[in-house]
Amino acid sequence: MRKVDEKKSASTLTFMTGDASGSLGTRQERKLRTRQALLDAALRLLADGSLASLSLREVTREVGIVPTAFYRHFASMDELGVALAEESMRTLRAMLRDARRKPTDDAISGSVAILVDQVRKHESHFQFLVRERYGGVADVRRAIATELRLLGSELATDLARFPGMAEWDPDDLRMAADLMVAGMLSIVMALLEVGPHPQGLAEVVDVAERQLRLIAIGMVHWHSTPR
Amino acid sequence: MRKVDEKKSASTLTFMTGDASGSLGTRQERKLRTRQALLDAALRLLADGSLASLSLREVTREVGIVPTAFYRHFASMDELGVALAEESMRTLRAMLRDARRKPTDDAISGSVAILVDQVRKHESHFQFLVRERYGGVADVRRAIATELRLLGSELATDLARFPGMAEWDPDDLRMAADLMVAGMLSIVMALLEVGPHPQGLAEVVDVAERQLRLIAIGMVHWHSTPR
DNA sequence: TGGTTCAGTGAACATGCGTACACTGAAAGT
DNA sequence: ACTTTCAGTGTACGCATGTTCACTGAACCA
Repeated sequence: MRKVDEKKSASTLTFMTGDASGSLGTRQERKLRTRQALLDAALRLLADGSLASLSLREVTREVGIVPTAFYRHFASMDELGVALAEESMRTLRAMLRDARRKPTDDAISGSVAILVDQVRKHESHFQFLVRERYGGVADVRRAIATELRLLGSELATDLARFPGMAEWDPDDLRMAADLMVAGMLSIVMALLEVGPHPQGLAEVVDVAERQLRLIAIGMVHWHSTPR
Repeated sequence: MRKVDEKKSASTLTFMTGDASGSLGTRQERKLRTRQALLDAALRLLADGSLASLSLREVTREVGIVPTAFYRHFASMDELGVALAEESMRTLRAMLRDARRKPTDDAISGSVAILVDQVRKHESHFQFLVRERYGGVADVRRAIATELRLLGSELATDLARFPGMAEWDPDDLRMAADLMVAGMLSIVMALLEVGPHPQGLAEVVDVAERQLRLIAIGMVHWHSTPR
């Protein structure tokens, strides 16, 4: 077990404001900043270990406030977890919006490129989602599951706009979209595992593109194949 | 936090042996039985909560032995986790062997049926795998990842035996197999979430079969589609 | 038969935890 | 200028945890 002097740990708050003499912003702003500092600290600490094994005291220690102050922002660690889930899903959804905005000539390699880029940029958010998706805290699991289902239907309606997809059964669209989401998530984990290593990355990207392509080909011939 | 009288909890050991007056089997056998009781108890307790938040004392309490006796069997909870991972992967691999042994006329619905059956029969093993695959304990994660990679190559060689797959690039086979494994695992989680509810189960099975079929169709046309 | 091994015991410990409570002092409201 | 609000402080508590150590007694072996 790690042993730390609670008083001496670096204060994220003064670090963030860059002004140790304080007195910045209105009271609401300052509160929001502390709240965000708690979320950021938690996310940072979640690099090793799951939410279930992260203690309230660790988080406040990292931020540089006293344990009891935590309750000014969240009723429990579980609540903080749900907030983290929402924050993470916001970046995931932003990614999808990004992909929708600029359609490239090759939708597949374009999508994968965006995925790689976003995972790199928001590593800890994605890590959190993948780790806690089936993790120990029920509320968080539910929150992620709900958002992920929503994401699935968004992708399904996107798919519907492709040429030749118009007359597809919505249910079939949904199942294809879900398969893609499942594949995407396993790619995300592979990306996180491979780290910044450039050769491994190329390999992962290659596999991802081929997998999506395989699905795409399946979709093209879906209706012309005997059941 | 749950509060329990350590002395009064039901003893799994005497329950399992069915002989409270003891004296069954050689010393080695008895030791192995306790070890297994620890694994079973842990698996049972893991129904709610992840490995990272499961304490040594909880497990021994459930088994009915004193906390310190734990160390006669495992050096730490992490080690128990790795043992659980191995045990769970053994049932997963058994499933694959099962599927290989009896090829049906429709490989897809046959495979899905076997999957459903096995998940039902070894619910906690599958739950453990899915939960801890990206969970908090690094050693366990590694153990599962290794075994899962092995399972991927097994499936790839299985795929190679299908008609028309002979001349496939091994790397392409591997990527298709991995996609299937990813899909399978997300199906497993769906099965666990849906529980015994028969209508939801039918829905999940239906989606699973269509997803596998989609991949299969993609594979059929893989080489005759322009890149 | 007698000595050795060793799975399980039981008491004790230091530590980290969540949370209750009374507090302070600066910002916000009047 | 005053009162009120409230984010953060500091202390203190009871509790569960991992691990230590010396122990017991049945199974084992010679």
